[in-house]
Amino acid sequence: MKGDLLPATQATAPTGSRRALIAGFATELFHRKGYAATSMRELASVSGIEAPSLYNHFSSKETLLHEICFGMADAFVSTAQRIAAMDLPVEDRLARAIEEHLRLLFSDREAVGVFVNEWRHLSEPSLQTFKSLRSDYEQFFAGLFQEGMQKGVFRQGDPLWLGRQLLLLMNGSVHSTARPDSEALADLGRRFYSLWMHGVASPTNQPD
Amino acid sequence: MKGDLLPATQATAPTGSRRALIAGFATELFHRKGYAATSMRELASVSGIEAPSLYNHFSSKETLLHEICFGMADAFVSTAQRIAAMDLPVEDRLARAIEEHLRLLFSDREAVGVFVNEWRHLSEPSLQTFKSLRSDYEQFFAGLFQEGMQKGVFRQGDPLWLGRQLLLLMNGSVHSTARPDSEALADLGRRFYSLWMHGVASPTNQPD
DNA sequence: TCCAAACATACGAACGATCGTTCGTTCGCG
DNA sequence: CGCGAACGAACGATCGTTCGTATGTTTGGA
Repeated sequence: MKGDLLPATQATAPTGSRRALIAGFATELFHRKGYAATSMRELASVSGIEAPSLYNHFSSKETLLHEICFGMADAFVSTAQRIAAMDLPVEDRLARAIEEHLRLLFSDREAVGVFVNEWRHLSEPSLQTFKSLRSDYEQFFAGLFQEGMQKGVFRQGDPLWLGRQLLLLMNGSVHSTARPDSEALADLGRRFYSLWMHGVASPTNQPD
Repeated sequence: MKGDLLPATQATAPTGSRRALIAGFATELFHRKGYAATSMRELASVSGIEAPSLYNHFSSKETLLHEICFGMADAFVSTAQRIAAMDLPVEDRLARAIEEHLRLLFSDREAVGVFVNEWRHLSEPSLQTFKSLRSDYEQFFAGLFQEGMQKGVFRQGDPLWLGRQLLLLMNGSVHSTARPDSEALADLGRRFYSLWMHGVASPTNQPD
């Protein structure tokens, strides 16, 4: 009854966008309740249609998860490639990587939440691919730290460990930070960069 | 047939421990597959009994989650209270807090995984209590940073933000770090403390 | 010391609910 | 006329949980 009226007046024009709309609702639900705890009927309900109609747009529940996870993963990886190719000092490339990672992070916090927490529900062929992309991205950050150590601008340490920790920190910050405008986001990037570079000790207290 | 023989020979002694054993299996499953994606029948299967028998030990599926989550939460909060009462310089209390948090973290990584990721599936009366305990613990770390800033040993910043970020970082490290022995664990604590205090920049590169 | 009542723990059967998904159909737009 | 997109009905599977029951152990009164 409700689903009849809408498609009657706007069938073709928003028909392509209905798919994207559903994907958005799915993102919100997967993020808030988790993939396994979200039912197709509930997704249909918030989308304003009945459950079987979802299958006109997505061939399965996991297809939705797949699109969300790989959409974010591709965005992260391609950004990393762009920054890696820049002709900048390594610490500036780190600052850029932090900045761009945060920008992506806050451009769609719900999708990021799914990307970070729900990927394990992907099934096997996709799961391996996803892990591989993730590993690539970690290696990009590890590479920045390694290069910085070789050039003496960073102190010695485990580059991969540092890369993973930095990613962990930024990804998690999505939960505990209010939505920033573009200025607050740049400020957040500087905070992360400063915290990571110099720590919390006051300048007068820097030992070693 | 299999469940008959075991209780026949060892009925009273491990009868109390069967409960703990099931809780352990539940922890492992909730951690690996997620609470919503774990069925009572599967838990029963790995426990070596049938699903209805679980209800002789736990009154519901959520009771299992409740025990795991609040068991960890209580451990964290009581540790925080112990450290807060110590008569030590604030930066040493921070180091101790990091060390003890890591010790708890790695004392039962699976329980910690459930504690960190699955608490949202608690239902309402417990959910509020859990969030409250969590907030107490965050405030403990925030308090350390705030005190350190007042005494000039830490540079200025948002104490609550810093506390949450530090917790985020340590909690997440459970996934990306191999199981440490007690020495490696102490070393990990020093790594966190140093990273947090002084950052990654090499000493010759410390500006500000 | 012995027997019976009480208890703890396991089981198979089964309940109603809900799950993801398929099917056949209808209906309006191009 | 065909096609995309919606629907109701319904499929088999699985969900958390309850029930009645069997069996072994513990316990307490005669």
